[in-house]
Amino acid sequence: MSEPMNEEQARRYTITQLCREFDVTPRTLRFYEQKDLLHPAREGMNRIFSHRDRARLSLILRGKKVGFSLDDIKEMLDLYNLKDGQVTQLQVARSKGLAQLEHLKDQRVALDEAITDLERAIEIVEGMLTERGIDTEAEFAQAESA
Amino acid sequence: MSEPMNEEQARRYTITQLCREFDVTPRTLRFYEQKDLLHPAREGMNRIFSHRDRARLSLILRGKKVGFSLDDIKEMLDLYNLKDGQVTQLQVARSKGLAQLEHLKDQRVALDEAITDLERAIEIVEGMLTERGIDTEAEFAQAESA
DNA sequence: ACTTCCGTTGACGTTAACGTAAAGGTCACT
DNA sequence: AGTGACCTTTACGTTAACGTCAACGGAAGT
Repeated sequence: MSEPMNEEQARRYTITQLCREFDVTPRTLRFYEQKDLLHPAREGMNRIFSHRDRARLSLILRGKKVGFSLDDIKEMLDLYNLKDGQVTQLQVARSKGLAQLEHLKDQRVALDEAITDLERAIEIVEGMLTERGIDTEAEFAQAESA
Repeated sequence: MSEPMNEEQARRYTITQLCREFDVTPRTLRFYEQKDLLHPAREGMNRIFSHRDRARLSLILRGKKVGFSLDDIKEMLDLYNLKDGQVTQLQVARSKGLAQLEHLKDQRVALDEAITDLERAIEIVEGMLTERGIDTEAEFAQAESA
């Protein structure tokens, strides 16, 4: 039992390793540390990211993808650590998630509106152009595969 | 012919009038002027917005609604003034519109992805909560009209 | 005269999530 | 030594579209 640690669990990552894996820049990871979202250890001067850091980073990036702010993400991650039976964390995550979901759906409505508005505007413009004897053919290869 | 101007055409607007009509702040109109998007005349110290200014403002706000930047809008508006038969303006507007449309559609794809991701995440969280004996009933009046 | 309303011109502040130097340390080659 | 790769900290810069003072002017009402 002199080497008890699970190799997966004890895995260490340098900053560039994580950067490559998640396609972010070192600046980003340092920024997240500064924002208290990550807490890498040090070995000499250098940061050593643990398996947990890696998992947290994954969560951070997923959170960003669905539009959470870093502050929101931090709040949820912090609660995760407190482990008061984890119920509080889950409830907060749920309520934040629902709020964000509503937000996203509102955005989608606005976006759809914008799209149809823009489509109509383009049609009008194209109408004005053809009226002036100018053709408006889209010459993209739209799906001319086979 | 001493009062030849069409009353509609010659209509003048003070800054707060336009602000009320379009629900923007004075700061916004001054900002647009500074950005060369509007060109109100002066009467003493005060700005006098013409019918044309009003029309331009309307176009600016519509442009914003579909996600154009003020710089883009300025470019299109400027071309409108040059009137080289208006063909150039229309072509530029069309191409910008198509580009923006593509952009919006990309956004919509990303947004839909985010929404489904978030929905699944919430389901997972809710599953974990009910597993712990906590109910997650949404107590909104969802559509309880009749 | 005093206040209130409407208007003016600067000019710095805000927000988020990093980007981008600047200046340097360590280690391995060569 | 020198070169290069990788790492560090500190700290100012970026972007968009205004917000928010500060300090002031002119007209109207009381």
